[in-house]
This record gives sequence, structure tokens and C-alpha cells, in this order.
Amino acid sequence: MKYSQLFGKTSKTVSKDATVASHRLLLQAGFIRQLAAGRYTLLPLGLKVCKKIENIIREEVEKTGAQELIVPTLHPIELWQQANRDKKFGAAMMMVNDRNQAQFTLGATAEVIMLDLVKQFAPSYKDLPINIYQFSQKFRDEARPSGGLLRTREFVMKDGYSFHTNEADLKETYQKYWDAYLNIAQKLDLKIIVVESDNGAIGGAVSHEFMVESEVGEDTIATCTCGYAANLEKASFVKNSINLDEAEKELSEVEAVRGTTMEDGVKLHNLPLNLQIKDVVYVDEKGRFILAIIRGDFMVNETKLKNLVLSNELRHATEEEIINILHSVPGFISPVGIRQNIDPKSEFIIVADDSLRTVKNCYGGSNKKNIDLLNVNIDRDYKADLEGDIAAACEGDICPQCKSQKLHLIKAVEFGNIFNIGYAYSDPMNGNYTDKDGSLKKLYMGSYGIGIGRAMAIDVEVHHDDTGIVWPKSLAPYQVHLIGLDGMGEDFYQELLLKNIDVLFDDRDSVSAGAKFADADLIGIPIRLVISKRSQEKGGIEYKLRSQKESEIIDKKNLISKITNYFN
RNA sequence: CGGGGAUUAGCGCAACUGGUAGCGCGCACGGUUCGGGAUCGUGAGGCUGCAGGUUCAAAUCCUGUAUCCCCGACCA
Repeated sequence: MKYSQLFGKTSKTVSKDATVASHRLLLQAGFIRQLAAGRYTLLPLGLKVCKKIENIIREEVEKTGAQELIVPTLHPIELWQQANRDKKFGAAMMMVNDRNQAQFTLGATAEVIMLDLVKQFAPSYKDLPINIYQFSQKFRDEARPSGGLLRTREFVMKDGYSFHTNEADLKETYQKYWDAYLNIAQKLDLKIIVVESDNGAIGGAVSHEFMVESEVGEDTIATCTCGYAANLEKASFVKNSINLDEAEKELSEVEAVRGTTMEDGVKLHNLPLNLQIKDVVYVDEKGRFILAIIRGDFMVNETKLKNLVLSNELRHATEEEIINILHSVPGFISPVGIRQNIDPKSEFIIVADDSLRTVKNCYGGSNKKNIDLLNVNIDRDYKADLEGDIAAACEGDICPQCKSQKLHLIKAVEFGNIFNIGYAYSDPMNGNYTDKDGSLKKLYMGSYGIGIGRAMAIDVEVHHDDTGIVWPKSLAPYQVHLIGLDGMGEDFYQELLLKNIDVLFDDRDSVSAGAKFADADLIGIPIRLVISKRSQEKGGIEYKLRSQKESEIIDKKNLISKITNYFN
């Protein structure tokens, strides 16, 4: 390709809105262009890179036995409703009507479509596992797209789906995908941290995310040197016992003229924070009031809480709701006796973190202003409707796996994920197969995703310097960036083409050498060749790797083999 | 959805207390240059996001609205 013919140009300036490096560089180097919030055009250079990523993914994913197909983008809303996923995805779904007012959604993911497809072939155990995948445009009406291609409303995803007789069978495919993802990441020159994760809107039980450490990442992951790694949404930690050897003392009310913060309580009673009970009131999408209680030194993890109470959405209760509906007082909420006060028409759930089993004789509010309770004990003084882990892990907490070392929190971007979905879709949609004995059994499902545009952005995030992108050779839009100076280069360009070398030839004659070098740095093609009077006087063509500072003059005859060797 | 900022030429930005729009880059043409974003000259390019209002006069003030960005909420 001649640069003068290439559609899409580099630019000297780029909007100050592009604060993330990959966003700025991809814009500036002419790989992408924005159409609307979270919607980007892939220009020829950008598309070339994405196609290379797709091919790498295709090659590795097919090793799992997956077969490529493609399903429509518009999904009849009824299918989503069958699986109850329309509510899970909620506002993120793009809705469309046809001329008959039939409702469709623009595919955000394709579990329901793929399951429906599989059902149409009435599979028997002999057909299983079924392992299918596609590359297709996904639509998610994200509340706030950000970071260029890192979070968009419209993107190409490789989404794979597998169908099994049981979980053990899924695990085999799951492991194959795991390995495939690591191979893909290696080819993309990305260092992956695999973490346990929450299944979120996809549903199911266990899943893993393939993360790349990055300051611009929207996720936080907890890691330990022992190998433990989990998304913060899922990460657990050791909750040490505080004073379990104490005898339970008598519950008592005391006057407590104080502010409404945890620290105010600590100061007033001169008792440790970890003996205080923290009370947080939430309201979910069904209008249920949820009182989450937890040891004072811990924080509530809303994702864990949502999973425990089976809610899709939580918000904090307002002060008015606490006063008028719970008949309590902000800052003085307590699980003790709160239930009696509440209007029985309002559904009310008390959820206790298991950390409340690590303490005795706790203190906190009384649901009355300026009165606190001392020596509060679970079971004796209050009971929870649900108990479990709803605590957020923090930097320095003790690792749940080795139980000795401290967790370290790092920011990361999600490169891909694999979901063990189980029966989350087969149940509501009657996704069955016929077993050996002729009986119908539920299909056990898995799903597997990688966003292509995001993968490209992560790669730029990881591989760039002050002057531009530094593509790994597997992804570079071209292998060689040939710069012709002094009107030279055409003959050698033709020669490279004949040798099947993928070359971008900067043939512009109205542009200075400096501008060409700057553009080459920006675009980031691995090998830069310069052919000029000067290089010829020195006996050949200048050869320089984008990733290195030094260049060398190489004789034309040896150059082709040097290039092909570099790429093998 | 809450808070903040923005919208003027293809891109990046100016235009004070209202007087009818300019700079840089890029683009076109012509010269001189030619190994790290050269330079000189000439030129093209704008219903100032949109809709109302105030005024003799609006890019500028007011109201509404749309879009974009950032922080948060949400989402993976």
C-alpha cells in the first residue's frame, strides 16, 4: 500500500478529550475515528489490526473444537424474555421495532439465540458437546462509554457457546478455552492475570476473567503471591476473630450524643472500630428494603450483596426512607428490634456479613436518636434473614487461599472471559437434550467472550512509547514501513511486493523526511526501511526496528531474508 | 441518573463590558528546500449545534433542547 493512497491520515493534533493513551494514539495515527459516544469507525489501518486479532483468535479457538457460524443481530425480544435476561440487561439493551411493531433487541450477547438454535436440532447426548462461536457486532447501551475503544456501545466480539451433558463435561471445554485464551494473549504479547469473577448479567456460577494490568483499567483485582487472584467483586479474605473468648455481656442502652459517622461512635465510647456494627440500608429494583450489617472495620461489597439477595439493582435508601419507612434514624440504625417498627407492607431483609461471627459484645445505634446499644450479640439480640460474605476486600487483607500473605489490589482491564453458566438459560428456556435412556435432560452451558476492539486498545495501552504505537509483529497492520526519500523507493517497493512482504510505502514527495519519520513512529509498524541517496552511499537500505533506537545499513540482497526471518 | 465542563472551517483553538468571525495545522496552486513534524507567497473553506427570546444590532445576554467530554452511579 502506498501511503499517498491510504484512506485515513495521521494528525498532528488530537482532541484533549482523548486522555487515555490508546485512544489518543489510535486517533492520531489514523486507525479509528469517532462517530458518536462509544461508536467508532475502524479505518483501514485499524481494521487490518482487528482482522489480525480475529485470525489469531479464530486459529486458537478452533483448537477447542469450536465451529464458526453467525446469527442475526436483531433478536426477537420474546427469546430474551423467556430466559428473563431482558430484565438482567435492562437499560443496556437497545430496542428496535419493525414495521409491524414487533419488538427486537440489538444483540448484546447471544446465549439465548444460540440455545434456541441448538434446540432446533433436538440434540441427543451423542451430539454433545456442541461448541460454536461467532464474530459479530454487539450493542450495549452503556451508561458511560470511556477510554476510546476500551468501553464502547458497539463493538465486535468473539462470542463462543458450548453445550454439555453435565458440568464435568463443560469443564473440559472450559479448560480448552482457558488454554486458548492464554495462547491468544501470548500471541498478542499481553501478560494475563486470570481471576475468579462474578457472573454478572450473564448468569451462572463460576467464571473467570482474563485481565491485563493497566492504570486505565476499570476493574480492580486482588492478587496474592501464592497465586490467588480474583476480581474485587468476588474476592474474599480471612476475617480474623477479634474477641470470641469473651463472655456475652448484658445488652444495655446508653445515652450517645454524637455525630452520625463510624468515627463518632468510636470516639464517644472509646471502643475499637471492629466492635461497632456498620448498618447500610439499600433498596432494590423490587422495592425491597435491605439492611446490610457488617463489622465496623469492613465495607459492604454491593456485588456480593446483590448475589446474596438475588437483586439486579441496589441503591442506597434515602434519609427520608430510613425515617419514614424503617422508623429509624440515620446514623443510629440497628438490627436490634428494627423489624417491629417497620410497616409490614414493606418487604424488609436483614443481611449479615459473616464477620459478625468474629466479634462479641458489639455496639452501635438503637434506631433512636442519641441512644446507642452496648454488648449487642448476633442470635441473642438480633437475627439475620441471610448470612454470608458481603465484605469488600481491601489492600493488605489476608489472602483466603494461603491464609498467611496479604492481598494486593491492582487495576486491570478485562481482555476476555469464560463463563460456567450451568442451567441459567436451559432452565427457563427448556434447553434439553435426549439422554441414553431416552429421557430429556437439561443442557449444561458455557460461554466465552473476547472483545476485538478492546483487545486492540489494550495492546496499544501496553505497547507504546512517547512517539507512538509499537505494534507486536503479530498485529502490525503492515510488516514493513518503507520510507522513500529523494524520490526513491518505487522499485524496491515493487520488489518487496513480489516477495509477498506486506509493506506500507511512504511515497509522498511533498513531505519532509522528518514528517515521514514522525508518522512511521506514530503508526508503529515493526520494521522501518529508509531508501535514500544517503543510504545508498552507505551501501544499501537503512533498517530499523520500531522497538529499538539503533538502525543499520543493510545490503538489498540480504534485506529480504532478514525481514522474513524476523517474522518467522 | 446526579455533579461539572464543552459545542465557532476537515482537525486543534481564539474572538474582553453585544457592533456581524480570526489563528495554527491540514487542503489547493506556485517558488526555495529535502535524514527527525522546513519555509515564503497565493487561494479555497464557517446560517458560530439546533429552536425560541431580548436588542437598532447576538458567536457573545436569556430560555429551552440536542450532542460530546470528565467525575460518580451503572455496566463487564
